[in-house]
Amino acid sequence: MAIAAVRLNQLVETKARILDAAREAVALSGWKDAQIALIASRAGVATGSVYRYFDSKADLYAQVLALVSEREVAVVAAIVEAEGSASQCLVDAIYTFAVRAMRGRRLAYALIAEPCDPEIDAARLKYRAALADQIARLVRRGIANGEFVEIDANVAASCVAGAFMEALVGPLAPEAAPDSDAARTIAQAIAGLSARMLFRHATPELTPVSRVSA
Amino acid sequence: MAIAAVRLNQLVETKARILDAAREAVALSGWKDAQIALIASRAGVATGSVYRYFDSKADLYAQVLALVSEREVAVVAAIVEAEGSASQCLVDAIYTFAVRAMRGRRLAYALIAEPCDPEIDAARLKYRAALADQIARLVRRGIANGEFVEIDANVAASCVAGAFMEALVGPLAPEAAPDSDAARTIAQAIAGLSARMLFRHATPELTPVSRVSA
DNA sequence: TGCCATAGTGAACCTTAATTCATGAACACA
DNA sequence: TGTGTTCATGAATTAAGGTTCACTATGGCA
Repeated sequence: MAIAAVRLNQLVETKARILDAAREAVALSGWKDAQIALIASRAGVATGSVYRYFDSKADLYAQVLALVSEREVAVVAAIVEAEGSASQCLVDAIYTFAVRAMRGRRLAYALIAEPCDPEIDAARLKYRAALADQIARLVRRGIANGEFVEIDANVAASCVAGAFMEALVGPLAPEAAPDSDAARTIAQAIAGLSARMLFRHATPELTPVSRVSA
Repeated sequence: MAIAAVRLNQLVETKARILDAAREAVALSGWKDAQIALIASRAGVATGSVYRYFDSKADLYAQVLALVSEREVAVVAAIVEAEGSASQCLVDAIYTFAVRAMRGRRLAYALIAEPCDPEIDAARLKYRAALADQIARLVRRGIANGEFVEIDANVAASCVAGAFMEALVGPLAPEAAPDSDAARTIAQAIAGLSARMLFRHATPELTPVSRVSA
């Protein structure tokens, strides 16, 4: 049993190493480096070994995407759950998401907008949906307590999610200059605008609070 | 000369037939039918003939995308140029865009959201940018005359464009039920929400006016 | 009618990676 | 140390379409 556990650990580690190598490759130069042979060599294993851990290329990258996305969704979820007005939470969630994206620009760009194979793209849709789900919860809360206009929460959530994601595409694109001051300004603008969509009353400008973590 | 003209016509017609076949194939079942051999047979020409008219598969589909997109961008541009308050024009532009998309659901889905080859996806970005440009013009007008909050017009335009496009993805998806009443309702909600982002003053509900044409 | 330029043909060819699999190495266990 | 099981290897195979090209068909023209 103890021995079996050691072996198991090895397996888990190797799998993690492959996932990591794949994530790094994407973070470094996008989907064009998303090739099994390359990732295998970066992970220090043979090409064929990748297939001991993943069913297919699509499976591998779906897992990479899930790994990274789940963290982002969790960050947003935590802010959604936090205390405070729905308006403030919404602004904070978007601002935080945007700031985090700007930090890991290249990877964020790949996850959000970079052209990629259809199979990966399909996995991306799930991530967007999960994010929209979190926003929808917040929208419901805001509607319930009268802060937000009464509107279909799912439609509203996709509008909000679409707004800030699309606005991020430009600043995240590899050809854009990575200026972290400008990044905060843009993030602030995006958060303010996206949230305004829902406010019932003309709201005093909310200052976004960064809840960047991890 | 007259003869050369006749021949030229043939060429133009054949090219149009190929473009048409490609568009139809996509409108019918999305990018999975975007295969040269299939499109050629639908157009009634041999596979090789496609290459007399287009440099490559990517070129062909980029032209298909441009063909369809330019019409949509033109429709939006016309509304942007129209008389009336910037707020009303914005609502109308979005509503009209949404209604038109709902009509040609399958094609719209393919153009906006369906996973596809990276090369096609890249062409899609241009379309989005062109649409955002039109919105940006309207945003500037609204800012100039005090209707809209003062904000970077390009950021605002991408927020707006992102909002209504993302909100359309769900309703356009092939698995969604195509109910044209519901479609109008959703389009209205999307237009209202997307536009509210910019309004400086709490605005009385604007009723979107369909300016669907052609 | 014979000729030429141009458009059309579609089977064969390529390219590019993903995927497989026969073989070898490592290791727990008796 | 012998043995069986599992994991690792990476060259060879496959697959799927895009692309090419040697050949044919067409139609205007003298």
